[in-house]
Amino acid sequence: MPDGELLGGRIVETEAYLQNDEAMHAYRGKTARNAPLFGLPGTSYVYFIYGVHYCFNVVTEAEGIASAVLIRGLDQIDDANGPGKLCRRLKIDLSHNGLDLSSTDSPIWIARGTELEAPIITTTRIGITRAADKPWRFYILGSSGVSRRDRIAERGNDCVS
DNA sequence: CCGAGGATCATCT
DNA sequence: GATGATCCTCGGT
Repeated sequence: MPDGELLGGRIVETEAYLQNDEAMHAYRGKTARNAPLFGLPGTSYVYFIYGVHYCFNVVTEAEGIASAVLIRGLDQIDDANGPGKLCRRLKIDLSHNGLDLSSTDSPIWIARGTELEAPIITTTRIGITRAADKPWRFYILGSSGVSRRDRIAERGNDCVS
């Protein structure tokens, strides 16, 4: 692994973006920006949004098929709830686009997870303007890395039950 | 607590 | 010239 500070956490919130999905950046074909989406599974796809934030994705399907999972939150680390904050916290920017996340020689990599202690909740995706009805957002119930809105909702459920 | 609005720019039309 | 897979601040209740 590269020298320097090592920082990481557990992925606790994601959204899937698929081929033939209107919300997918490559829905209208390949461009310079979205080219990494067509790469090998395990490739990173980082883009800049709203003139302010970076978002970090992992390519999931075979080469040539546009697909990605947006990493929306980590726990075991402070202030990494939400895709923009996560990138700010880990100092992820466009220089981390197109990396091989399966290699520990990469400045960013992803390790295999462990068994979960809490259920995975499935909801619709957040903040998109198209295909907003698709239930392709997933998060670990009760995790501190999940969007504030859902932590509050879940706390309310706990009170009821 | 909640909703509205602004920041700010790479990318595509 | 418009748009957006976000976040923060502000004002009303």
